[in-house]
Amino acid sequence: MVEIKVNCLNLDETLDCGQCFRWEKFGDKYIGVIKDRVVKLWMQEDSLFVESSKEENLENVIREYLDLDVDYAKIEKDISKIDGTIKNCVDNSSGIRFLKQDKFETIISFIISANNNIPRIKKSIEKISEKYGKKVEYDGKVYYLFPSIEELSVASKEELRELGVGFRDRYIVDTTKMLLEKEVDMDILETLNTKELKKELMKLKGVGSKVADCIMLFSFSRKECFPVDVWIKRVMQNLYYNGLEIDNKKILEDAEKRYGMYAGIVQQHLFQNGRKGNI
DNA sequence: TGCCAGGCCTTCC
DNA sequence: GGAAGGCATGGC
Repeated sequence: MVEIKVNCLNLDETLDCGQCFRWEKFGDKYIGVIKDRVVKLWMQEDSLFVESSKEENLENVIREYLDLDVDYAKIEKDISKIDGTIKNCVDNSSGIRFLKQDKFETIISFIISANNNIPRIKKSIEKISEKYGKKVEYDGKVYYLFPSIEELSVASKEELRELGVGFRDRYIVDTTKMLLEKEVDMDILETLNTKELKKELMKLKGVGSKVADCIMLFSFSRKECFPVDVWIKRVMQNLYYNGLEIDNKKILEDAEKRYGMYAGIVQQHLFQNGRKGNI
């Protein structure tokens, strides 16, 4: 077990905000899978406690995953200056952090998210892990890692359809194949600037503008990315356009100008407050 | 029943 | 290059 002193971390806001799909809460503890290990997380005052099926290098893994070396208190203070609505949202959902998740898992997860709802997304990802991922036993229970590109590349459209992914079956098959054959090379993505990265990700089947922005925000630490989904669209139309219908491209361009380098963080606070009916 | 869900792809103009 | 229509499935 490791103990890490933290500030500005709210596990509920961070792990149950739609950026990740594999965490479950038992009492005040979260259990989930990070890459090759099962992890249990809980907070006591300003300490984060971590247990895992694999203790090796655990603190560093958690620091990277939860973005613990970035000063979110300062970022929240900065973005609260943008306007009163954002300040209220940030106050309501303070402590959201942006995960650095496994890239392949995030790509597939957000392909599945298109025109879908969160409970069903979770169910599909869990079933894919059970069928194609490695088994890990921890604390007397069985867990499954999310499959690697190679492991998922054996899946057929028909098999995936049975796991509940619906019409997205062929996107998953095609995207996995493109990554396996390095038509899009996972190894160089990190080196690209955000604009180039988005263009590259959108070559993948089932990855459009919104899904690419989610992938960049939730697994590449690109905090300037602003995913425009149905919730954010409504929130933004109400806040800035008198409730008029505005297309997603315009909303995205205006948000990038208005919010700058932390647009993604603003987005997530707006998203959380929009979902909860606060705005 | 009909509508919606963290949209994208294809077709057609 | 932009606008429609189609797409699986479960929950309400």
